[in-house]
Amino acid sequence: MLDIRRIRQEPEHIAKLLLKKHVVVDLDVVKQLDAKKREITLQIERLKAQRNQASESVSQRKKRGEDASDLIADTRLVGEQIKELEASLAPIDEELRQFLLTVPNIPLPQVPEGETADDNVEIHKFGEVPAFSFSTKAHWEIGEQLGIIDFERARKVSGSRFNILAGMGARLNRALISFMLDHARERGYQEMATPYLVNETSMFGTGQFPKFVEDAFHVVPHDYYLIPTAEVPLTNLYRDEIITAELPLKFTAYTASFRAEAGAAGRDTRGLIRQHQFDKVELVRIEQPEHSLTALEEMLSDAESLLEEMELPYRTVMLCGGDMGFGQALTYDIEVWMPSYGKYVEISSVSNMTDFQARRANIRYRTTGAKKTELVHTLNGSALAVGRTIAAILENYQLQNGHVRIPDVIRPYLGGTDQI
RNA sequence: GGAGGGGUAGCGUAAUUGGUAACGCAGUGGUCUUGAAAACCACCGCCUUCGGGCUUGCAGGUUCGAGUCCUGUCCCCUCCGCCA
Repeated sequence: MLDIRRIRQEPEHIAKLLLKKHVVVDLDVVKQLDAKKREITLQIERLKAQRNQASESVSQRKKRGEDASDLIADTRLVGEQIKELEASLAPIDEELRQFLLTVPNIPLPQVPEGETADDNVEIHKFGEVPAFSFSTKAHWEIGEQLGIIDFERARKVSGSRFNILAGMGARLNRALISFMLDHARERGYQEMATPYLVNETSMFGTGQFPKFVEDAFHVVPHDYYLIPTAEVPLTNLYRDEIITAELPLKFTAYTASFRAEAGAAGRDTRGLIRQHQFDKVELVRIEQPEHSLTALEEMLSDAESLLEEMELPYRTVMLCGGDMGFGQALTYDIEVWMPSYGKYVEISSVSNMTDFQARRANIRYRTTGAKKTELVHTLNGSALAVGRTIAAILENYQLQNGHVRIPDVIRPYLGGTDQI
């Protein structure tokens, strides 16, 4: 959510900044609703002050044993006026709230102009795109031939966009999770294990709702939502709290993630790239505003170094305004080389959400001795998406004989196994 | 799932028939001190257009006035049942 005070002061300027995301918002509506709201609120507060005073007088008179029926009768009218004004305020307040919840975060000045992923700006590249002396296979072929990924039975058991990992596939999955969690822990992130089902308030807090309701799996009879990312439980940890502990707070968690992939029909239908359920190790940081930019750079390198240690070629791009997500103020995507696609494919996304989520989720901090509370900045990023990492390993490390070499750093997690 | 009990400031506790949220501890700032402790003073839930408004899990209702009465709901505890 954006700061209503800022919208009040400079609606045109903010609307202009949002154009960078290729979003057109009519903030005049907000300004009008806000003005109306404040006008009515002021009236209500005046009447309440009057009523409080009158009630106090009633109390005094009754204590003295005097009659107060005239005052009670008068004050009843004040109460009715308050009730009427409140009734007129409620829809305005609700409309304003609903509207504000749909306004995206403002991109930071360094975000490049552009509309689509083609306009993203490459920051740097790592590693050489592998040159094969034989005809390569896609990861879904490799996985099925090695008997470590079973898409067919996954369709039977669940449906399309699900997968089953078998034997060494399942072990590799677990090994990668352990590798990523250890890596994050060494860099000061506290490991957490969180719920996969969250309530609606949490989904609003991080900005999934209301805009992306159709993308979430809803557990209907109990009204829970399956998390689309561990960002949701991790960032909501401190919802409605004033943090007095020293910042930053750094968390990591492995969770499954669930996405309906509404609107992705026909895209990436083969393989592990786009699934309804996938594993991911997530990083979340809660920062003081003045540190969030350097924190983002740190988090980016936390994620990039995983690929470097596994010696997987990647490139990092800064997303242009039009390709950015709803709540992001600045986002880097890390894209791993995927031979079957013949291009780099997103494997991690690292974002600075500034105070956007903090305002929605009401997460504030107070430094010792300070009187005033301030909104924190929240950041999140994938350590890596695990399924896509498996895909990248299978494809980049495939051998002519159909087997796959295991990256050196992963071998200790597989009891020394060097090849599948 | 059933029955009972409970939710008040970070923690622990108060609040006559409904009368407008109190106290202790912890914490912060200050006085004093070489320094510290102790003692003392102030602050010690949120917002504010600085008038004031809000705040007893949350949302409503009754009332001039609700921690207190009513309805719904969430969470916690105990017991029973079921269960990995």
